[in-house]
Amino acid sequence: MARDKSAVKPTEAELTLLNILWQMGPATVRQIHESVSATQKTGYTTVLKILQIMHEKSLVIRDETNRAHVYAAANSEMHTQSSLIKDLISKAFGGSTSKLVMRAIDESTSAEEINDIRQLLNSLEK
Amino acid sequence: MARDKSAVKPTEAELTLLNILWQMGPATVRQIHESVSATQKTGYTTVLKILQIMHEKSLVIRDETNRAHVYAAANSEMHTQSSLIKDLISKAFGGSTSKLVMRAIDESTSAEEINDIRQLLNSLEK
DNA sequence: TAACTGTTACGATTTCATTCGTAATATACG
DNA sequence: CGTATATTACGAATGAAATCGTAACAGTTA
Repeated sequence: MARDKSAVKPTEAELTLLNILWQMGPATVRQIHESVSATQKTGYTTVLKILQIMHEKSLVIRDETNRAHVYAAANSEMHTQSSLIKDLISKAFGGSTSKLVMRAIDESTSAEEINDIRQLLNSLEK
Repeated sequence: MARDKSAVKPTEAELTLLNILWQMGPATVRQIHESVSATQKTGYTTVLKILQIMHEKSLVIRDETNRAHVYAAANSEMHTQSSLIKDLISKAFGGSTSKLVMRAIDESTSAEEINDIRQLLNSLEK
């Protein structure tokens, strides 16, 4: 059975590249590789290969107009984050969002972040 | 380098078994297999094998006193959930807990859950 | 004790994720 | 044009995850 596109969950390496694409916007393999090289030692062709696989999975789109293809995230950061968090809630938190929030907040969470969350709650209709 | 025990992240299949162990408490392979069979079609030896691997990784402990070994989760549900959520926050949310909470709450979140979260925030010192 | 049953142990297979070397190709430049 | 360079394409190697068949073993019972 063909896998539903929306069900595609990026692997860890793929998520690393998506983070770069969300931050930089559309970019060539070279640019992406340079960015990822700042924190990891990964070969150029490794990055290329992962991007090609991501393209097959429709995790990225690419513009082949020029010699150096330009890659871009297929889905927004927000969309992907929502899907990742829903997946975790269902698989590790018995479907309970509040349980997840309880675990997410701990002593290391800054007062500023707590405030942001309070404001979010205040803005809800419910 | 030896992997730090606390850094061991359960795989998806392992998490399924951990959920059962947290819910049932210590159990034999047979019991665990029966439970998992309620929702999935998985062979008995597959469950056994995964438990053995989890034992090697110290994700579970086991009592070998009796013929049928009794398995139990090595870490609490809360501990494991915290570690999973921290991992996700760092890899997909740029370290921002509030961003994660914003993505976690959506139209499908019940009023009751929202209330639980409000109470959690109220109970914080910050 | 012998064979039946239920359990663990072991190893093979398959699939996926990751890595990277090398070949093929396209572009630029002398 | 033809050589150098940058890029993409391909495929192999490795390792982890998941599955399950079969062997080995222990305990039970006829």
